Order: sequence, then structure tokens, then C-alpha cells
Amino acid sequence: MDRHQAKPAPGRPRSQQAMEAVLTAVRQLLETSAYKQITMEGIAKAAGVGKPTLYRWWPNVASIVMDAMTKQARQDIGVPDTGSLESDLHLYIGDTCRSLTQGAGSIMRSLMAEAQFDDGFAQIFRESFICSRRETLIALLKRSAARGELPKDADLELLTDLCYGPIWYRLLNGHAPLDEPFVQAITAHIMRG
Amino acid sequence: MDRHQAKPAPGRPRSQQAMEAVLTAVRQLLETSAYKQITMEGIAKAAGVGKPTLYRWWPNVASIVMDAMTKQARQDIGVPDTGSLESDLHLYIGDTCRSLTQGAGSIMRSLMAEAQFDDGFAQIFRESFICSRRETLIALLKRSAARGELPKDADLELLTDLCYGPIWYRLLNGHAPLDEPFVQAITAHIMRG
Amino acid sequence: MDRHQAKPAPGRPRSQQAMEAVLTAVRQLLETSAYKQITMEGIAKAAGVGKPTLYRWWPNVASIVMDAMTKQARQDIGVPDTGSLESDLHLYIGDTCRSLTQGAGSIMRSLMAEAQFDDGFAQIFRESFICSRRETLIALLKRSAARGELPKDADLELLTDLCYGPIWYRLLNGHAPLDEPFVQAITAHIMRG
Amino acid sequence: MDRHQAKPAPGRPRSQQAMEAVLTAVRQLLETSAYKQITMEGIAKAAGVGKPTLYRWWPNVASIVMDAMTKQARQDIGVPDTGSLESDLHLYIGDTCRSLTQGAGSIMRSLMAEAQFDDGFAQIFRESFICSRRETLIALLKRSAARGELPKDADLELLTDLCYGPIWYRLLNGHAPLDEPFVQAITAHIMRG
DNA sequence: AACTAATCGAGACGGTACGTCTCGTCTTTTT
DNA sequence: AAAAAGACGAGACGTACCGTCTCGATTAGTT
Repeated sequence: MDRHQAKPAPGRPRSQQAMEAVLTAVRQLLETSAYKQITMEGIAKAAGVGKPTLYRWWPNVASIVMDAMTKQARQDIGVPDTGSLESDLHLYIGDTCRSLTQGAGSIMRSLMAEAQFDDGFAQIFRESFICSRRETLIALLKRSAARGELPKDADLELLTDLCYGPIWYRLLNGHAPLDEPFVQAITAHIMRG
Repeated sequence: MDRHQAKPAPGRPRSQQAMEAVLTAVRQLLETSAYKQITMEGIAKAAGVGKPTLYRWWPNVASIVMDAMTKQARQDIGVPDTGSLESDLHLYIGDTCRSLTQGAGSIMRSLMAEAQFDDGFAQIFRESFICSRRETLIALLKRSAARGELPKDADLELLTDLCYGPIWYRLLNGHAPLDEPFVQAITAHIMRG
Repeated sequence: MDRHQAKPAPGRPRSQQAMEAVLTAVRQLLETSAYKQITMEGIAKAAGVGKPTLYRWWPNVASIVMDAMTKQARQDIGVPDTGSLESDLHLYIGDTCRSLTQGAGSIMRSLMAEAQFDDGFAQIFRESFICSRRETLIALLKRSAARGELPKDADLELLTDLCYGPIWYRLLNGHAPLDEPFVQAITAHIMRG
Repeated sequence: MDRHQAKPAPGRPRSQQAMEAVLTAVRQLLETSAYKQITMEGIAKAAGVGKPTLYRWWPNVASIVMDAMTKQARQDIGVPDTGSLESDLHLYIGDTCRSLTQGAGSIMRSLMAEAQFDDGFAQIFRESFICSRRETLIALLKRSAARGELPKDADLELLTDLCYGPIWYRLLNGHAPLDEPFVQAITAHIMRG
């Protein structure tokens, strides 16, 4: 249900320009600094924006960074549809891992870490990132199940955990790379399930 | 050890006592506060210890907390040996999950998060926690491989990722419980691998 | 110089209603808060008026407060005329002190303080308050001088300072009351001059 | 009464150096800026001192400024003793007025104004400045009364108000100078009282 | 009756300073 | 020599107002 024909809010509307300046500034900061060194104060200064404006739109650094990430590239990882579960999975997991090894990974680690400390952010982070990716994968699996490649009673949620779990585990611990053999191994492991 | 007949030291050799006071204080703080609210300042005050003393022994809060955790309970999770890989795995994974759902989980999440921000701590955390658990599991798998329950060329490192990955993934995201069905599902999937 | 026969300006005229709402709101705020806690923001909200409207009419809080005060009571202190300088003075100084001890004093102190920080306001404050009262007193003295109660070369400006000075001094410092003995003492002191 | 033989407080003592840096910085700021433009933030930066250090010693700008003023020159105005009340008064009032027209006046005005807004500061200001000056003058008057130059029942407190009142009144309003004729006039009036 | 123009309310804007917090270091006294 | 206590410089935090701006709506007088 939308606010069909809703009155525009009274008062000066929020400045799209300011918002974009902030997101751009954050992206630049992320390229030159570690996530932990990014502060509200620094963002405000870099974006030429007042601190209250920042706080009016976002509650903390993590939310801004997340916005900058999601608005930047929503289409990084497409949903493959080759007709075969195995190749679909292989492509999807491969894209996911490649994306995470190319710079986004470090930020995602920081956001995941931040989510452990702030319940409010955790909720948004999980809804925006984790769940949306999970649902994409689940849709892929469902399609495959409809083709009969999976047993009808397969627990798709669980399969998703088995897929993303090891990826995040390696990403967060850095004890082993997210490379092609790893992608193949996960794919094979899920195919056996 | 006594100061048997020793000259009174020129210094003030109270260090062991101070260290224990710190660890005890941290344990108490962890029971009543969120990890994020624990500060060096707070620990020093709670332990009746000077801040420089803290910094002389540990570089940051995370290290103290980790010390307090490891010194407290090293024997939480035993290594089962029933002769069957499946039941060994089931017991081990079950113990792991139960331990993580009983309070330690929240602290482990925080430490894992902290490790994303501080490379120095990350190294210690992985060596002390992650790797030691991985090695335990690998030993269990090796024993089983020697019994012929696993193919000789099985990638034990990878199997360990497939086991711990989903557990951490659920722990960090909280989207699903670490319950008995989950334990059984992971066990089953690894048995098939 | 008037806008004699000027065209009425085009556009919506300024709202008399808004102005009165502001002054009323300020009076209410003054009753419940210290002067220092009154802000443009607060006045706007209390009066249900936009901030630009406020700034269109007044440059700062002090000016609004002064307006509210002057519009409220212009006739607090009458000019006595008993035929005797001493009794005129006694009545006038007495009225002044009574008015200042009954609530107006605290606001006058704040306005006088504000005038120390803002030259623009200082000018208005002195013209509206200080000088108008001084002129009243000088008129009273002149009348008396015409009757021969004062030497012809008496410095009336100086006498006014000798009268108002101690009153303000006690008001601002609060080290002693503006009571009847004080009124009599000042009167006597001036009579001797 | 001092803390005879008191234990020195434990911990690092307060840095005399920091305190002096602050007072020096404030004096420099006062020369180049209006009082109202001086902020805690600015003082901290100018003195190369942390803000908490400032707040540890003083509650607000006014207190720092007052400290800087009192520590700078305690001997500006001596207490004359010529043997004659009239010449003593004339010298004392003259010194007071000269001191107030030479730069200190503007700061004193600001401090007096500040005292109207902050009760805590008001108390300190009155004790440090107002009362100490009043007592000096009262002592002078008492000495004279002992010589029989004043009636025995003269209200010295009141005479002090009659002396300082007009001075402050002219200082705060700026409608007339604190010049030599003014000094003579006040002296003459008090002599008649 | 439609147009024009200045006002209104609301509230977001870029700023600045606030007073607090924690950091990691430094200095002193005490043991 | 090492302990506690705690002050230190630094700087981010989130908040409060400032005075300006940008809206849509309202309200006159002018076409």
C-alpha cells in the first residue's frame, strides 16, 4: 500500500544534492581509508555538509556506508539461468566470491562486524544485504526444485546457509582464499545435499 | 613461590594479583554489560588498577576479554571418540552449538567483529580460537580418515570450513537457531561429502 | 518621511496576528523560563510562527523581549508632580524600585546584559529604556530647577546618573535590596547635591 | 587556614604549565577579539590544551577570563592614604575610572553581563571583584570615620553604592565618559553625604 | 476571474560550539 | 622498579541553535 496521492511533507524538502555529496564523499573515503577511520565528523567535512544533516538522514557511519554501497552497485551479481542447477550455482557463487575479493569484501566484513555491536544497524544490514542475497539464491534453488533437480522436501533455507556460511567464514577469517577451487567445492557440496 | 629469604624487591611485585583482578573484573563486566560498553577506562576502575598497567599487559579491550574467556574455560568442548565419524561429528558440533547458544556466543560474535577492525587482534584471535578449534575438528576427521570412513584425498580443511561456516553464519546473523536439527543437518551434509 | 499616499505594497501584507502571537508567546515564556533559555527557535515554536517571520520583524531574542516588555506596560511609572522636588523624587524613585523588584527587574537585568554584547541592540535598548527614563527624570528636575529648588548651574545629567547608578548597581549585583530606606537615602543624597 | 601537612593528592598533579598557557592564551584572545567571540573550543586550540583540561579547571569561559584578569593585575588600584577623606576618595575613584577606561572596562562589562545569566558565575564574580573593591572602599571610609570626618552613624555600605553605582552605570551604558569632572563630582557628592 | 507578488507555516540546510567520553601517554607519589 | 592514581593532549561523539533557504499554501491588490 503506498501513500497514493499523499501530500508532500511541509517545509523545505530534503536536498538530494546533499545526500549525493555525502554518498560520493563516503565512497572516496572508503578508497583511501580503513572503515574504522571513517567518522561522522570526517564525512561531514569531506562532503561539505553539516553534521546535523548527516544525523537527520542516517544514525551512524555504518548506515551511510551501507547506503553508499547499495546505491552504487545493485547489479553487481546477476542471477544466472542456464537450465542446470550445477552451472547456475557455480556461476552465482563464483560471482559472489569474485565480488568479495575485489574490494567490496573488506567493507562487507566491516559492516558485518558493525552489525554485531548495533542491533538497529544489524536489522537493516540483514534486511538489505544478507536477506536479499539469500532470497536470490533461494529463488534459484526453487526454480531448480521445480525442475526436479532437488528433492521436494529439501530445506532451501538450510542449503542457503551451507552455501553462504563457508564463504563468510573464509571472508571474515582470511585463513583461505575465495578462489575457484573453493567455489567448485561448495557447489559440489550443495549438489550432494 | 615464596620470597624465601629474598631481599624485599625494590619494585612492587604485585603484578600477578593485578592481572587476576583485571580478568575477574572483566568477567563480571561481561555479565552485566554489552561488550561494546566495556572500555579500558572501565576495566581499570573496576579492577582497581592503573591504566598503564593494563596497557603494559594487553593492547586493547578485545585482548583482555579473550584472555578472560580462554583462561576461564578451556575444557568446554571435549573431543569425542565413539569410533564412528557420524556420532563423533554429531557430538562435537552439538557441543559447539550448545556452547555458543549459552552466553559465550554473544562474546564470540563481538570478538569476531573486533577482529575485522584490528589486524593485530585478528591474528591472536584466529590463532587462539579459530585455528585451535579447526585443528581439533581436523584431528577428529583425520582419525576417521585413518579408519577409512573418508576418502584418502578428502580436503579436510575444506570440510572444516563447510562445518564451521554455517555455524558462524547463523551465529553472526541470527536469522536461524543453532538447534539440534541444524546440528544433524550439518553432520549429514558433511557425511555425504 | 512617510510613504505619503504610497501605493499599498503588492502581495500579502504582514500579519498583525502573527506579531501578536509572538509577543504573547514571549511573555508566557518569560514567566516560566529564564531569559537565557529563550531562543528564536523556541519562540517560533511556541507562537506557531515560522522562523523567517521572526527574523523579518526582529533581529534577535533581545529585541523581541524588549518589544514584549514595552508594549505590555508603558504606564508603569507615572511622573509625579507634588510641587516639592523631594516628594516628587521620592515617589518617582520609589515607583522605579518597586517596579524593578516585581519581576520586571530580572528581565531588565538580562536586557542590560545583552546590551553589553550586541552594539545594535545596545543602541535600541538605551534609546527605548535608559534614555526615556533619564529624560523623564531630567524633566522632573528641570521643573524643580525652574521653581528654584536647584541651583541654576546644577548638572542635571550628573544628578540623573547619581540617581539611576546606585539603583542599577544594586539590581545587577543583588548585594542589597531596593527597599524603602534605600529610596529615601538616594532621594536625600540628591537633595543634598 | 591551610591544609597543614595534608597529603598531596595521589596521581599526576595538575600542570601549572597548562594553566598558564590557558591564561596567557586568553589574554591574547581578549586583545584581538570581543569577549563574546571567545569560546572554550578556541581557548583550547589557542593554548594547545585539551578541552577536558579546560573543563577540569573552569566551568565556563567567564571563569577563565576572570582568572586571567585577576591573576594579571591585582595591584592596579592601590589604596591611598593622604590623611584627608576628600583627597583619598578622589585618588581612589580616579584610579578606578582610569583603569576602567583603559581596556579593562570592556571586559568588566562583559563579565558583569555574564553574571546576569549564570548564578554560579555571578557569585564568584561578586566575591572576587565587586565585594573586594567594595571592602577596599569601605575600609577607606572607616579610617576616615575614625578620624571624625564622617558622622558615626553613616551607612558606609550605602555610601559605597552611591560611589560605585554611577561609575558602573556610565560604564555599562556608555552615555557619558568616566572623566575627571565625573570623578570630582562623585567625590564632592559623597563628601556632602 | 485570473494574475502577481509578498507573506505565511514548516522545516531542511551549512555551520559552530557545546559539554562529555574514551583513547593512549605522561607524571607523581607510594610501596 | 613497578604499582595506583589521575592529569594530560587529542579528537569524535551527538545535540542545540544559529540565521538562511526553499518549499506549497494563502491572501491581498492589479490587470
